[in-house]
Amino acid sequence: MQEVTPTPPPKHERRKDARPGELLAAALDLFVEKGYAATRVEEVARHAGVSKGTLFLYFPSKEELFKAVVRENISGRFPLWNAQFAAFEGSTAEMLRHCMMLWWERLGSSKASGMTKLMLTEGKNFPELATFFRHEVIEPAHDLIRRILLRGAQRGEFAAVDPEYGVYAVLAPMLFLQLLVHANTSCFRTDGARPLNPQRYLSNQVQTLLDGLLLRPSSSSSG
Amino acid sequence: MQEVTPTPPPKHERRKDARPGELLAAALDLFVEKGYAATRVEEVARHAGVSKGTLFLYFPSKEELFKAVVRENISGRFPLWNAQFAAFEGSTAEMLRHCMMLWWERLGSSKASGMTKLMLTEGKNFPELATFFRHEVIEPAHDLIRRILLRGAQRGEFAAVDPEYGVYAVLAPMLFLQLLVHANTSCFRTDGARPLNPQRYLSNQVQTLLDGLLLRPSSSSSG
Amino acid sequence: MQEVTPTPPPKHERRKDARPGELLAAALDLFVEKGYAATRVEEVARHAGVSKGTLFLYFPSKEELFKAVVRENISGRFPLWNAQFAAFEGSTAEMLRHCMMLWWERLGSSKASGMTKLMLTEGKNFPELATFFRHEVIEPAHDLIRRILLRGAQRGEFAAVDPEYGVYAVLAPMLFLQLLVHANTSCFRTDGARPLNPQRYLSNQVQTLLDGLLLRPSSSSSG
Amino acid sequence: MQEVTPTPPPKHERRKDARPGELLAAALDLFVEKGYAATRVEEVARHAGVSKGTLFLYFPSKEELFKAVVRENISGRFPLWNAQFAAFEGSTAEMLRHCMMLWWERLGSSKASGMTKLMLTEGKNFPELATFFRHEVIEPAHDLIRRILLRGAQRGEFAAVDPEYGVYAVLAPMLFLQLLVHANTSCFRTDGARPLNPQRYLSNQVQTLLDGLLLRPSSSSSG
DNA sequence: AATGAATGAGAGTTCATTCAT
DNA sequence: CATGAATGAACTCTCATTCAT
Repeated sequence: MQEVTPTPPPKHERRKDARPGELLAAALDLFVEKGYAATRVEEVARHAGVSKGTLFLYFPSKEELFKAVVRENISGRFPLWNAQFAAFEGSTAEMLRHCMMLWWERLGSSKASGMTKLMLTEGKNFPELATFFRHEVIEPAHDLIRRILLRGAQRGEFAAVDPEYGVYAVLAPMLFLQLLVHANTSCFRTDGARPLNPQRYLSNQVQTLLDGLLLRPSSSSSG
Repeated sequence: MQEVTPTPPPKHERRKDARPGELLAAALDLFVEKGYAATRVEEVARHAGVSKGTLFLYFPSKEELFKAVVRENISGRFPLWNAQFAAFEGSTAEMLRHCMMLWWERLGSSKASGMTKLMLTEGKNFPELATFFRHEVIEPAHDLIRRILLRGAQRGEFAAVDPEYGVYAVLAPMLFLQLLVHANTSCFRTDGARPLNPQRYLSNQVQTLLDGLLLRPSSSSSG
Repeated sequence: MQEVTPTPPPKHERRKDARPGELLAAALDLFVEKGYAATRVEEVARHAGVSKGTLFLYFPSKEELFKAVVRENISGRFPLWNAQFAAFEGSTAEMLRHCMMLWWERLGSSKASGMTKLMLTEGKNFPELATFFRHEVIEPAHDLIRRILLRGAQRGEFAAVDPEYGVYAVLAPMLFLQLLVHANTSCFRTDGARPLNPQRYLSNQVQTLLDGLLLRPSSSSSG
Repeated sequence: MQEVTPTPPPKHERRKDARPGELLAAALDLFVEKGYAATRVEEVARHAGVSKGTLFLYFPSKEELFKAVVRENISGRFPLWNAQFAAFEGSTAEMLRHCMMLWWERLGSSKASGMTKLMLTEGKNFPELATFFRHEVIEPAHDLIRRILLRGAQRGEFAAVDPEYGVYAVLAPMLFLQLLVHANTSCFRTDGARPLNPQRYLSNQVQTLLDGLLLRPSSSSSG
């Protein structure tokens, strides 16, 4: 049906797909680099090669721009992840490990993960954004992890831990990594030192988690 | 009639010696709650029960107010800690554990630890404050930890690790805890869930550290 | 009904090319009338028919606005004057007279000459502006006059006086005139009286100067 | 009658004689150095060795402080000068010369003459002070000079010029000298140059004036 | 009499947002 | 569609003046 009439989409939405890609990319860069409040919309526009007025043509306010960045880079991906979860066939331990490593590759190591740090620190000053972020990102993420843990429990692989606590234990090292990655403020650099290897760190943490979760602990321990 | 009115508060209250403390306390609260940039000096003043002008009577600028908060709550305490370190008599493993647990009690669990989170996120926008914080807080902290590790190595208790890397390994969980504590933004609350027990978490991390550091690994490992 | 209302003025009037000129004109008026410190940027903007924010669109600060006024009205004209000097063919005595009379017509009698009075009194409070003014105005003016005196000496017309002193002797009456012109403060008005005729005054002063400078003094001179 | 009760002077006035000498001196210094608006009352108080509050005990406002400085240093001296004028016995030419040279010694070369420059430049911003200054200083000065010129005319010594114009011709060089003396802004210094000798300058100007005024012109005159 | 802590209106400057073109 | 000139509310900081002590 839509194929016939080329769907005059709500004029708000149509441009969203055509032009604002550059705006969203510029906004992501700057939000992550400088924070939400310290990012000037004019600078976003300039980085995208358009005028300040044009930005407001596509996004009615700075807040909506922020939300669009979150949707574009984070929450928009949950359907895919959820589908992958539904289709996964291996053991839940493998699933968990796969999930975290994939997260690192796709999100954690990308600029987009800076958005989480940003909400962590500026959320209180922009309550509407905080609420939005919780609904769009935090809760879906919790849901996904909770389902993994539940699957483990239902299949007799995992101990039946308090779901919230389990979710939290999974998220903690991910959150930590994000923070380290984006803590590139001069004052926290230990200049000469080798930085942590994120993948190794994650891998260790997964093992530690599994040691605590798996019903028949496989004797092995963190290396 | 007028007698009933609850004492129209005297305009000029004359409490010079108490003022700076009240202002510093208000500033600490607000900086930690809202961040540096988002905190309005007028609000700080109001929280301290004085007018905007009065604040500038005691602190010549917002930046100096911030620095004073840092000195009052963090860097001013290093001399004491350094002295305690010099006087410590037990094993270095005990010392490290003691140091971290004490840090939690005295700083990590207090509002003051929010200042670190603040610098983490706003340092880039306020380079002078970042430099100040590095000199006053980060570097002394690194020094202190480095000395502990060195002591361990010199007494034959610890392996001789790359000092910067060791410092970093010690600080990481502390930093993480601070961030969690102050990430009580609405968007990160797992509302119903029990939060991590900070002391238990720290204790575990110390043990993990020691497993890696101690020369004669006592077979045991993190659970 | 609404048709009668005298055209509610459009909020955004879009006159980019005209704006800086209008702002500079308003700034010149107000700086000369009230002084630098006492002139409010908002008032400058209002006189130019724009809002305070608009002024900062064209000039990044009050200081830069001031400098732009100086460049526009004074220092920008030196190239022309220098060229005219280089092309002058008559006697140096004529040249000096011509120079001073022209100065009066072009600058001395204009509002712009009020800027000199302003620097005279406020320079100490705004050292950067004072330095700027010295570089942009005072020194070029000294150079120009010095070259005239030098020409007179080299062509055997003038006595070889200490150049700085000579420059000063030329500038003094010009400075004086400027001050009188702008001293139309109520307190210095001799209300009914004819004011000094500037051109006659200047002419006299030139003659006095020449009496002292010319090698063959024409007999008469003040004692 | 007043002689009996030791005249409890209006409490406003009494201190005026005891304490505020230091305040007036400090105020004179600072007004002359920095201008009226740029002088901070707190700084005046500090220079006088008292607190800001004390200053307001003696002078109800900054404006009144300024007026007191004027009275103390300038207008308060007119009675003496007027008396000396009345008692003078020589020729009016001598009188005029004497008057101007004395003015230089007593006022022109002193800090107090900076007050005139100050009113010249700031008067417009402080109309009440301008009015005050005109009444207290400008008009009495005009009167005094006018009387001298009148005496010259009445005794057949001077031509009967337009009184206001004559007054002005007398005042111009005095005003000029004051301005030069107080134009010690960096931007107007001709650093290496010998400055004008004030007394010689004045002497010359008096002669020029007399050339124009005396009934039997001594042949020479400026054109 | 003397203090100095406290005030608050007002300054220059920034920036998200609007809208005539 | 796209622009960018224009806005004005909000910010940090200053200083003449007040008044409890």
